[in-house]
Amino acid sequence: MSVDEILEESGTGKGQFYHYFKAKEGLIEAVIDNFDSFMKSADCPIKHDIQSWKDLETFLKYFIQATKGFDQPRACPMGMIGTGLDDDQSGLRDKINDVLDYSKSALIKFFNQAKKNGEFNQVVNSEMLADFCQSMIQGGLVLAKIRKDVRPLENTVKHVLKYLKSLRA
Amino acid sequence: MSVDEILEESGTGKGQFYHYFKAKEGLIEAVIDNFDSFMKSADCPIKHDIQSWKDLETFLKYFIQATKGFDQPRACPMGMIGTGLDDDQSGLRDKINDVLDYSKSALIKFFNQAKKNGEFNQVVNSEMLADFCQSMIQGGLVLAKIRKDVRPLENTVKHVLKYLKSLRA
Amino acid sequence: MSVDEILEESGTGKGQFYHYFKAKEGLIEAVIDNFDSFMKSADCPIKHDIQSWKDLETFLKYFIQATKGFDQPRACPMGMIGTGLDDDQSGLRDKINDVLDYSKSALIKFFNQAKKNGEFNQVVNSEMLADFCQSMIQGGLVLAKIRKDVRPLENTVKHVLKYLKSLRA
Amino acid sequence: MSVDEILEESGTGKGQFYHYFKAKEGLIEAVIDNFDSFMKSADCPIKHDIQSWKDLETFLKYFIQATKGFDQPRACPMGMIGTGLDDDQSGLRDKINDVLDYSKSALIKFFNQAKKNGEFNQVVNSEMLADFCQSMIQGGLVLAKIRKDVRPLENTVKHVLKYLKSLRA
DNA sequence: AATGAATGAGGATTCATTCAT
DNA sequence: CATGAATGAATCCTCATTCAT
Repeated sequence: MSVDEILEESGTGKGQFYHYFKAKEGLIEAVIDNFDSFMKSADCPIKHDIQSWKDLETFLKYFIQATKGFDQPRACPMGMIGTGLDDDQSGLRDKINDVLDYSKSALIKFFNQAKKNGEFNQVVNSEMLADFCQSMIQGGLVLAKIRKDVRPLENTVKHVLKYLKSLRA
Repeated sequence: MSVDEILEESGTGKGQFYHYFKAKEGLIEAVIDNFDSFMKSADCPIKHDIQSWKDLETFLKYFIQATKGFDQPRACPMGMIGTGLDDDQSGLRDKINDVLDYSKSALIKFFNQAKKNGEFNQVVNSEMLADFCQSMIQGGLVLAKIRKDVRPLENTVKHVLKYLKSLRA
Repeated sequence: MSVDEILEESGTGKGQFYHYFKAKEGLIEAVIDNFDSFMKSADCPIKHDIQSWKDLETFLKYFIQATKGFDQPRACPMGMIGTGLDDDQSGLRDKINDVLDYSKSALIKFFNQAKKNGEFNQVVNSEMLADFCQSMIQGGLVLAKIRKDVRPLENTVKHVLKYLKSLRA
Repeated sequence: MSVDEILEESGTGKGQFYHYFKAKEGLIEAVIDNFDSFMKSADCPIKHDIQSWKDLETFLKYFIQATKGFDQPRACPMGMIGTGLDDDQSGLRDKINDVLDYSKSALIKFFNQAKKNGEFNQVVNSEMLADFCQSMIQGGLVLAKIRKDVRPLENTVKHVLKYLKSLRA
C-alpha cells in the first residue's frame, strides 16, 4: 500500500503524512505501537490475564472468531510486518518482538501458575509451550488467509486445545 | 525484489526475462512450479512418502534442520507468497494451494494408514490433523524468522511430535 | 536550507516566519540587510574607513583571519547569494550590489586619497583597482572553501598586497 | 535545475536518467568529468601548454572573451559546483580539485620554466602565484556574474597581467 | 535468442506557503 | 503575536514493461 493510497483513504493532503511520520517506516512503527497499546488496553477483546482453562480456551479460540468477523481471513499484522522486515530494521523488529513477548508472557504466566497449583504437567516447560501456542496463532492465520478458509485455523486450534488439555494433571 | 535486481543476480539481460515470462507474475508462477516439481522430485530432501512414525518425525524435524542450514531463519516460500497474494491472483493462489495440498496429502495418507493399521487413534480426523501440522510448521517458521532464532520452531515441533505420539494407539 | 530547518534552529514556530517575512526570499533579503548594517556598524571587525597602507593591509588580511576563525573556510555570503540569484530577483541583486559597492567605495576612497597625496601611482584607475581587489578576495575565498584550505587565499592576498605596494609612489 | 527539467530539455523519458546515472549526483560527476576531458582535449579553446608570455596573456584573457560570448556572465562551473558541495561529497570535491589542479599545473609549469630561463623573478613561488591567478579567474567571474557586467572581470585581468609583467626579469 | 536502452506511471519525500486556533 | 497542523506542487527515484538492434 502506497503512501498516496493511504492518504486518499484518509482524505488528507500528502504533506500531513510526513508531518506526523518521519518516513513510511514511521507509519509501520505507529501501527506496531498502536497494536501494542490496544493489546494492553481495556478495549482489547483478548484477555491477556489468563487465569483459568476457560480463559486459555477463549484466548486461543479468539482468533477463529476474529477471522470470521472479517470479510476474509487475515494473517497476524505482527507476523506479516515481522516477516517482511529487512535486516537493518532492528528497531521495528525489537518492537514486534516486544508485542510477541507480551502475548507469550501471558501464556507462560498461566502455565507456570497451573503448574504451581498442581493442575498441570510438572515436566512441561512453560516457555516452550508458549512458543507452540504462538506458532499455532501465526500458522493457523497464515493458512486460513492463503486458503481463504477459516477451517485450517479451526482444525489447528482444536488440536492445540486437545493437546493442552492432555497436559492437565 | 525488482526485476532488475533479479537479472543482476542471474547475469542475463533484461529482454530475456520478458522473453521467458510474460510479466513478473510469471516468475512467481515459475517459482511455485519449480518448488512444486522439486518437492515431487527425487532430489527433494523431504520424503513425502511417509510410511512410519520415524518418517513422520523426520518430516517434521526437517524444517528445523533446513532452518539451521540457512544463514538466517526463513519462512516458508509458499506461505510468504501466499499471504502476499492479491484477490485477483487466483491462478497463483490455486498453485500455492496445490503445493500445500501435496504436502497435506502426504500427512493425511500416513494418518489414514496408521488408523487402518490400528496404530493410531481411530477418532481423529486425518485431514484436520494434517491442517494442524501444516499450521504449526508455518507458524514455527514465521516465529523463527521474526525472532531470528530457530528455537521457537524447535519448541513447536517438539510439542507437535509429542502430541502426535500421544495419539498413537 | 529549508524554512523548517531554519525554524528548528531558531526555536520558533512556523507561523512566525511568515509573520515577519512575506516569503522565504524575505529572509534572504533580511540576511543581506543585516550583513549591510553590520558592515556599517561599529561592531564590524573590518575597518571600512581605510586611511593608511596599514589599514589597507589589515582590510585585506582580515579575510584570512576570519577564514581561520571558522571550523572550515567559507565563501563570501554576498558572493554565494549573488551567484545563486535568478534573473527575476533584481531586488536582491541590487541589494547585493549595494553591499559590494560599500566595500568597493572604501577601497576607491583610499586609492583616490593616496593618489591625491602623491603616495600612489597617478595613472591607476581607483575603481578598476577596487574591482581587482574584490575579485581577488572573492576568488581567494572560493578557492579556500573548495580546497578546504586557507592557503590559496593567503597566497592570493599576499600577491595582491605585493602588487598594491608596487603601485606606491 | 531539477531532473525533470533536465529531461524535458533532453526530450528523453524519466527512467533514462537513472539508467545512466545512479543518482542526480552522478550527473554532477559526469559534468565534472566532461569538463575535465574537454579541458584536456584538442577542442578546448584554452591552451594549457603555456609556453610564452603571450600564451599566458591569452590564457587569462580567455575568460573575458568567453564571458562576452554568453548572453550573460557566468561563474566558473567548477567553482559553482565546488562551493555548493556538502562535507560528505568528498568524491566530487576530489574531482573538482583535480580539475583545478590541472589548470594550476599549467600555470606553475610556465612560471617554473620562465624562472629557469631567467625571464622571471627568481624569488617568486610558482605555486603561490598560480593560486593568485586562479583566484582571479574565480573571483572575476563571480563578480561579473553578480554585477551582470564583464567589466569587473576585465579590470581584474588587467591588473593581474600588469602584476605578472612586473615580475618579469 | 540475447542485450540493454528507452519509456512513463507511480512511489517516497521535501518544502514553501496557508490557515485554523 | 504565536503555534503547528494542513496543503499540494515539485522533486528525486524505482520499477515493470516495451522496443530497437
